[in-house]
Order: sequence, then C-alpha cells, then structure tokens
Amino acid sequence: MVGLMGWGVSEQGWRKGPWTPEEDKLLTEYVRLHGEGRWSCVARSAELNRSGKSCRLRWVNYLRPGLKKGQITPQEEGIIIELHALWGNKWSTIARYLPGRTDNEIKNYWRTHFKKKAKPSQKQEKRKTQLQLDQQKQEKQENDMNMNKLVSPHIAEVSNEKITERQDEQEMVSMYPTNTMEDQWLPKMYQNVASWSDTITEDGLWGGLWNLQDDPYRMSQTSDCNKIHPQSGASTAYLCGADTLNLYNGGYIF
DNA sequence: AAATTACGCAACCGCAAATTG
DNA sequence: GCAATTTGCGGTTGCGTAATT
Repeated sequence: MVGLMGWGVSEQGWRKGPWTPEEDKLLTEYVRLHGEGRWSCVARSAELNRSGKSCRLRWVNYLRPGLKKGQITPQEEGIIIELHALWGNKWSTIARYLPGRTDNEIKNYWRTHFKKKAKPSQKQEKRKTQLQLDQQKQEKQENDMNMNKLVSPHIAEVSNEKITERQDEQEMVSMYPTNTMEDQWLPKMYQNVASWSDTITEDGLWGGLWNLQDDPYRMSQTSDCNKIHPQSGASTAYLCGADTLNLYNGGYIF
C-alpha cells in the first residue's frame, strides 16, 4: 500500500511502517507453529525486527484466519449502530459481536460513516444531501426487506434517521451505560432471538460459542514461550471455524 | 487533463490493566 | 508488595485512491 518513505525505524530499532509480504509470511508461519500470544517473544524470535505490539496488531487486524475482508453489510452496520449506542466507543467489545471483524475495522467504519464531520461548504452540502437522500431511500428499502424482520424497530429508526444528526459522541456515550453494565445491556435485537440470553455468560459472552478452547490455532499452541496469555484469552474472542460460521448470517444468529 | 478534495484503511502512539519475577 | 514487562484498547495519523471540480 505504502512505501517505506516517511516511516523508517523506531528509537528501539524496530522496523516501522507497512508490512511486506515477507514479513507477513514470517509472522504467519511463526504463529502457525507457536500460536498466538507472547508477542514480544514473536518479535524477538521470528526475525521480524518488529515490535511485539506491531506484530500483534498485524496479526489481529490482517493476518488472523477467519477475518472478513469485504464491506460491512447492512446487518453488521445495524449491530454496530445498536451496540455503539449502548456502549459508546468500546470497539473491542462491539467487535466480539461481529465475527470476522476487528475493532480497528469497526472503529474506522464508524469514523468514516457516522462520525459528525466538519461542516462542509454549502455547495458540497447540497450535493451531499442529494446523495444521502438517494442512499437513504435505498437503505430504507434494504432495511425494510432484510432487517425489520429480525431487528428491533429501534435499529431501523437509528440507521435511517438519527445517525447524521447524532450529537457529539461523548454526549452519546454518557447517555448509555458502559463497562460494568455492557454485557448485561444487550441490544434489543439479541433479546428477540430465542434463548440468546442463555448463551451469554458474565465473562465469556456467548459462553461456549466463543470458547477459545475450540479455536484450532489456540489448540495448537505448544511452545513454552507461547503459552496462552490469560489476558488475551479472556478479552480477544473470535471465530474461524466452519461450524461457527454456520450460525451466522451477517452477524445474526439463526 | 490536471488539481483538489474526500474517503478508506493500515499502522502508530499513549495509556491503563494485567501479568510476571 | 512492588517494579518491570507485556498486552490490549482507543485515539490519531499518514498515505493511497477515488471522486469531483
């Protein structure tokens, strides 16, 4: 995507900037053999000359199996809207409900699509308004067809009308509970699905469904250096098995 | 066709929490 | 119990590309 111009090397001597295919290969191979976690160890051992932080980020956001590469679907958008309304900028928490999507991706999506932008010129505004009207028409149709059956009326309302007029994010965040209540305050859409609440546990979110023990990559971890880090195990849940994918259709359980 | 603007995304930074020795 | 280290998260930035003027 980008050359190395303007990036270079950190003070600690770690390489910075865009990853090369060779580096990706090295990291992928290392994780395949030793599993995730212990990123500082990865950085030292894999001859990558990248900081552990950088390795983790690259793996989580780009190389990890099971990541969805395509556009955010209307269904996923609905989930993002609803969950953001509940939890604010808790991107990693929101990402747990969108299999294959990363917090970074969701964060970027929100920023580019929903966050209040600086006031454009009148000319631009006029043009944008027209575009938005067309888009909203189309989205409304799609939403009516695809979502209203599954999602609470609340979501449809938000996605069609409220987003562009949304107040400052901080304001919105303060309207909703965060942290302590986040796992209990599940979106209405989840409540609409029979027995969803039964699958949600206090610390595991969907309990067995998200059980990392089922993850083939984590299962394959053997090296001492790469023993599972309790922290990452608890907070970074994702799916990559075919079985789990069967349960989803754009982020919804059927 | 060239210049400008807007958008999308990858990657970095700083901080806080968790873990380790 | 404490300091050092590691990890994860949220915010921000830099850059390529598409769209518009």
